[in-house]
Amino acid sequence: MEIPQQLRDSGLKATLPRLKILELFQHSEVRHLSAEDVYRLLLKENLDVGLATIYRVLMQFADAKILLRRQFEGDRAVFEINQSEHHDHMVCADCGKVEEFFDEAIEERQMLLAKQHGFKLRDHSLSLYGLCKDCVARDHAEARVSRLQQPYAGSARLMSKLSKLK
Amino acid sequence: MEIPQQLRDSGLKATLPRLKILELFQHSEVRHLSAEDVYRLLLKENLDVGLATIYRVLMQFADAKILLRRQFEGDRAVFEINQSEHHDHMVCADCGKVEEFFDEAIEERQMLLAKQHGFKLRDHSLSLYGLCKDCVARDHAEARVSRLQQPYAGSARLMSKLSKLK
DNA sequence: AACAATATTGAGAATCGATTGCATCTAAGG
DNA sequence: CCTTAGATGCAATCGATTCTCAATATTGTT
Repeated sequence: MEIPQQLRDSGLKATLPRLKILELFQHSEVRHLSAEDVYRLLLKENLDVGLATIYRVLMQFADAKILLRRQFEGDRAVFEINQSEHHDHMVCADCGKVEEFFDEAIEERQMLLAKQHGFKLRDHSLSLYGLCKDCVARDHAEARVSRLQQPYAGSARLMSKLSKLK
Repeated sequence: MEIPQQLRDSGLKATLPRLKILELFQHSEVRHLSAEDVYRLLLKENLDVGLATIYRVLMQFADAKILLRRQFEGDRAVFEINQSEHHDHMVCADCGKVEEFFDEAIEERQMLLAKQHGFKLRDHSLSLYGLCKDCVARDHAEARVSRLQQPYAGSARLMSKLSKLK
């Protein structure tokens, strides 16, 4: 659908900030953007836009189901465009990368559990936290180097001695 | 285990604020308490304690694994005592009640999915949002009354007419 | 194209939950 | 009791978000 039409359908005027923000989410390499991220990206394009406007527009887009609001572990909120199927997330604690996944079995269990509790399920949020493939590999590589050179262990022992002297 | 011992094992002195806070979590009807909740409950007991202390102590207890820190959908953080088995949560959007559940099948799928993505799983957070049993029942009851009396529908139509006049 | 009605904006102040710096207390081991 | 590392309350501060309001931009209508 054309963007201006998409906005009009939500009762929102097609203003420059709104158009640019939507464009960002449709074309950015990174799928999950915080308000600050959006702010900085728009400044880079020489757009004179206030942070307050970003927050307002993001909220409106989330209300209109154009964007989805996500909040990982006490982090700042991030938004992603709402055009793929429902999914959950794996968040890398090291590099911050967010991977998406979907599992039918989990979805079904959730519905079953809700039913068993007499709970009317509206929404859910499932996030896995840990280290992504790349960061696990990097950690292993570093551990290997460290075992050969042992620069930090030696240094730590030295520091400990020094601190006891003074 | 005795409380003072539990504290000492974590390298924490057995101070009045800490003892009272732990006591609260062990005896309160409500299992999930925010820093503000704790603050108000302690004030009620005529404890002269600063909010900063609450935050500090809660953080220390979470570090020491005495409490668990939870964060539901952009809400303020809440804490619960860490003495039962791992579980996830159902949060009622209406009354705020938090129910706990555990599902082996979901846990296993999570581990499988992580493995498939080369992801080293450290932690996860699963929360179901919706209406609890009681609130569903109440909603139904109110809907029934409303169908009989229809006070709002009529009033809304009147308002609409009036707004077009002036 | 200019208008009027209305929604939207940017800037800064205000708010919210949470954290931190600091001078003052206090628990715990001698 | 006395020392001292650790803990406290208070106030200042933080980062994220929301609010306020005067100025501006969009939209449907002439």
